[in-house]
Amino acid sequence: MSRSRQPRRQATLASIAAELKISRTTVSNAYNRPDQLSADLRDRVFEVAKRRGYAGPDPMARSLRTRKAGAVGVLLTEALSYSFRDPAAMAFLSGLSEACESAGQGLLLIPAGPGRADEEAAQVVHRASVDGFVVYSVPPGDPYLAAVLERHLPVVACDQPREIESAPVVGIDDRRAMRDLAAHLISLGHREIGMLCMRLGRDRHDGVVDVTDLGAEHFHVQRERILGVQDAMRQGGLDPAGLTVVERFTHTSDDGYSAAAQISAVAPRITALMCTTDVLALGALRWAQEAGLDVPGHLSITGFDGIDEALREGLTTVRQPQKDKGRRTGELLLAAPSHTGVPAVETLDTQLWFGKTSGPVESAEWYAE
Amino acid sequence: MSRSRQPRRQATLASIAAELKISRTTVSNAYNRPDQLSADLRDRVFEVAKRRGYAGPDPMARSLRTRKAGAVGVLLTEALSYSFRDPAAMAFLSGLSEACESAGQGLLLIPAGPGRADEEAAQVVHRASVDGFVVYSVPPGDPYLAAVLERHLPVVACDQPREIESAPVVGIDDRRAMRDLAAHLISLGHREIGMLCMRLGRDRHDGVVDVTDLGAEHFHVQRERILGVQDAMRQGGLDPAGLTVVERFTHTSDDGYSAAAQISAVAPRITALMCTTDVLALGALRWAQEAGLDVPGHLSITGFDGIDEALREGLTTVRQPQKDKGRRTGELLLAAPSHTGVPAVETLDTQLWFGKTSGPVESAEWYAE
DNA sequence: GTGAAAGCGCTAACAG
DNA sequence: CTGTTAGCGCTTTCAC
Repeated sequence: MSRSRQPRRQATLASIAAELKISRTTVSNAYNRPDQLSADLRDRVFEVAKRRGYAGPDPMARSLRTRKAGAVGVLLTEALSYSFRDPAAMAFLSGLSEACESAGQGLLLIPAGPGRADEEAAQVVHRASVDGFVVYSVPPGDPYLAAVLERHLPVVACDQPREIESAPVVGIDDRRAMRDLAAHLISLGHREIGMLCMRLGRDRHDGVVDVTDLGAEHFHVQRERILGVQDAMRQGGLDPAGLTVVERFTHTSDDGYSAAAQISAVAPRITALMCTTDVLALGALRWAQEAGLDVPGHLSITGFDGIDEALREGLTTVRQPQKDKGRRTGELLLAAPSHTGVPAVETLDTQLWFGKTSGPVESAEWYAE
Repeated sequence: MSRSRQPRRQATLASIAAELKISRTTVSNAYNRPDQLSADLRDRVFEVAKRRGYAGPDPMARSLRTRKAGAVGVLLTEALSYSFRDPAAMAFLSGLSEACESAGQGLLLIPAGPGRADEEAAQVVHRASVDGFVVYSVPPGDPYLAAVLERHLPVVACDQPREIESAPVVGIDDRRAMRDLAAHLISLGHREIGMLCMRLGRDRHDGVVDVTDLGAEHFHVQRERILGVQDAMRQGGLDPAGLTVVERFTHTSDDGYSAAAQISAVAPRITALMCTTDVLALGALRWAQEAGLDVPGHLSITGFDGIDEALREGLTTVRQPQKDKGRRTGELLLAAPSHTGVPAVETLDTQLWFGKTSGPVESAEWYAE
């Protein structure tokens, strides 16, 4: 016997009002403007509501009427199922959720996986009941992003180039941070530098990257980090074209492992392996250990992000305030839309973090003057 | 000069129809039933829509009319900002999002943080535009959970006791898994066992737990895991009351570290430290290393979950299919609500995973017969 | 304090 | 293929 004897038809504001022989307005007020009716009547309303299994005004009807969804849409780079395994993305969401939580706003994750035709992708976005969007590190030309822009709702981006006109952007100076880290390594005597990066473009590619052809069609962040290293090389008198970069389409520690193995075969003389993310670096570190290499004696390895595990492992990396980025992005979105003309660009600070995986080139006397 | 010259008032289905001098139905059909009008007319509709910045039928109005929100609500144990740092919760979400993604459903994370009065909490849940809820490991008596139940929408729970009447539950047999792991340790000669667990109840408590008083008001999962160890002790001829358990309210690796330090002071004779989660175990491991203990020589340490990092570290643990749990939970929710009377209870398999952090008690000859 | 009226923007029969 | 009709359930002036 089912205990949950539901009414045939869910109760509505009107049916509650009818039962109490009062107007719908009054019932509505009971929920939205307690001061507009007597406490006594209000209690009677709730009592009937409870008995009829009415949990308050229907959210959808309410949203339609008030033109507020009470949620912000989040567009992430990757399929959700992957994103949840990406520590950096999670730290971002953590900060974002803080902002939303304190504003009582929900977070609607857009199911923006690959393998959806453009039209379908647009539909998924067009049908999201949200008051605005947060866009996190989405590649140029992404159909979901295009659809977001079509909604004409407030948008705030993070880790995104300024391509989104009139949308505030939160981020860091990826290029400068990476340049500084590379400059440090070069000052330590490194002359042959290798890099591991995650996917640069929308299409699958695993392997060596042509560093002389890094167009804007690439993922902004990855591209900037590579350019940063090249900046440092140039400044240090090295040939930026001599940089070897190996790309992985997916982004796991295992990818870092295999990419490290690959780059060591392709460019065996490198003494420094700079990874564009900590996840890759952690995998590379594991490879180096298993390959019997001394880190940093034989090979310096660096990361980027400053995820917990990397810090615990003592990885040399760039710490970036992921959580703050998320929080700030949320705050910007939730704040009254500033019609002050030019949208904000907020660049947060990063910090070079010297762990135990980087050091001077061993037997680097050759290079000494 | 602002490039986004928005129309004073957003375009609507009706205004598009008016401009084209056709009926609203036809415009609606252009979006929802392409086969109901000529391709030519459809294109004209889209053209006008594009020019007017109309991104398709308003999601809220659409939801009201169709009585479908196109999203499932997710209620997590903790504040969102914390949950995003919990690998097990993320693996669950990852699986859940897979199910939702392939059904084109969004995931609406309910901002169910602490520090909201009960009435406010109810409101947050009552106002969520969703077609159903997923409830993940929420403590008994939680006001958000109560509010979810009041909505009379489909609900599927995971890692939850059967308290939610008429809702399917997905989970594992925590108690048996832990019993088996404990039995293994006991067979290895361990007689003094300690445990580290995460929060057992809604109130803050850090420190030693009274294991003779584990009531139903506690978190289901944590409680079951402790009871499992006690089962094994009983079976092994040990006194279950002799189990020392240290609890931590928050759940980070650092908590594991400090809890391990604490238990070693309180119960210095333990030779096995069983943690109810990998996160805690990883912290305990770190403490043991820094304390100069040999693991497993001096102390065996075990975890629970099978998160990536734990497996990489070679932790002895129980692997549970977190992602599958999420996926299955989503599938159950998205499937046509089975009115077959008794709600499903799905218990997924776990696997004992023997790493290098557990072993026989050293100099255990004393115990040999 | 309470109620009547007027939609929010859309979809789903159904009839042409 | 296209249009007419009838609401979905609610909030919000504005009077009473």
